[in-house]
Amino acid sequence: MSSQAERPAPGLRERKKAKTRAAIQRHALRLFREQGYDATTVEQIAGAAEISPSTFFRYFPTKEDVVLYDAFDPLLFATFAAQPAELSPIQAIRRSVHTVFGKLTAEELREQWERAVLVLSVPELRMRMLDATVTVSQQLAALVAERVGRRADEIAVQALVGAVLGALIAVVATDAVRSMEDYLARMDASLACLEAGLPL
Amino acid sequence: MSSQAERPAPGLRERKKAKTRAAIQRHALRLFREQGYDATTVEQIAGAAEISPSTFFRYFPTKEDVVLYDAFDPLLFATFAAQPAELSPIQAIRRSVHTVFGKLTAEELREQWERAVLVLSVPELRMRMLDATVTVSQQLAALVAERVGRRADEIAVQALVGAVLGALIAVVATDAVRSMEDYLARMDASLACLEAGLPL
DNA sequence: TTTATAATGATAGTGACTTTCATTAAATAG
DNA sequence: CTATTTAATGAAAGTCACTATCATTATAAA
Repeated sequence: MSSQAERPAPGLRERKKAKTRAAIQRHALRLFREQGYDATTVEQIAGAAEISPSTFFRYFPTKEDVVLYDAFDPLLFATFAAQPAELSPIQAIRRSVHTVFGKLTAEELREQWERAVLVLSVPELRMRMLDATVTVSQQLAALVAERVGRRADEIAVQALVGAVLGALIAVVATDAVRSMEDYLARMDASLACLEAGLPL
Repeated sequence: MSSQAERPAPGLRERKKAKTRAAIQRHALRLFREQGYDATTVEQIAGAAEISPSTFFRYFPTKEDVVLYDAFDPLLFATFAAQPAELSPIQAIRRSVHTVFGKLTAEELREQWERAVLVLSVPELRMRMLDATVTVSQQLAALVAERVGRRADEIAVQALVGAVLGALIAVVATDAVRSMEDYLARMDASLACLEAGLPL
């Protein structure tokens, strides 16, 4: 009845489920790369992963969700919360982004890159990602509010969080599709603009 | 062969089409209000508008598009372009928002409000609206760039536009909004925060 | 081993959207 | 005003994402 995930004894059942889930995701992403997202049916994915279509939907509520699993947000939040208190919210966010992305290996970066291109090029995925950002903004607002001793629903807090995410998305949406190299540098530069009060 | 819409002589055909389109939209929005968006099928809308389902999709590519027709963006852009050159980009945007929404009649405001509630409460519609914002941001970036004599793809320009839209969306996404007036005031306040350099 | 529980697959939906094609109505040519 | 071209429509069948049901099988617990 514990609400924690048990790390020491995953159990045979859980191990199998994890393997099935991973297999579905792997085959799905491969098929998407090979044939395109729209041209790949759930039936094909199920076939490749050797499960029934019904089972696919037991593991992923929608076809989109196969792509949209993202483990980065929690990590970013934790890093943000660990930033020294004397930094301004924007400075703290800037450093967190830098820290988290800086820790990725070249391979991880490439994977993230490929996924980003896929998400940005498929309207349904792009939309889902944006919508998820709304949720992220509420969590970030809570953290920022705590840090500066305000309420999360104050306009100043909401505006700041919205502006930060907007500035970051602007970078991703603009030239993520062209070059992976400057990705991090551009995100940092965008946040630097915000920090400087958006001079123009 | 002219690419302009002919205002003086719409022609019988065009007039009929406009009427059909309006009828579809009217009945659809009524049914959405009465039964909810998901519970209303395209077949029902077609039935109410006395056309075939096939014809529905000839007028609107998707069920979502019936709701998402928006004539505001062009108006906002035009108003922005007409702002005096001595205003900063953010100031100019702030004034434009104020001007455009201030010109609406009470009836128009109520309609917009109803539509906004619908869009925000239905995930599919909310996502589509967010996605449309990506396009909007590129257009706005072009206008801002022209105004300040920079290139639209410069980071400073993209960051500014992203931040502005992010700050505005943050207001929309907050569920604390109770009336259209409230809504407007919050958008203005959010832009004011940006203008002040996001102090916190 | 027995029993409860959870995972699976098969089957048959629903509903948005597409495609095709024959029919009708409107615009245009003569 | 009639003939011809062109566009709008409806009917019908199909695709695909997704849901619901239920019998079957595999795992866990007693």
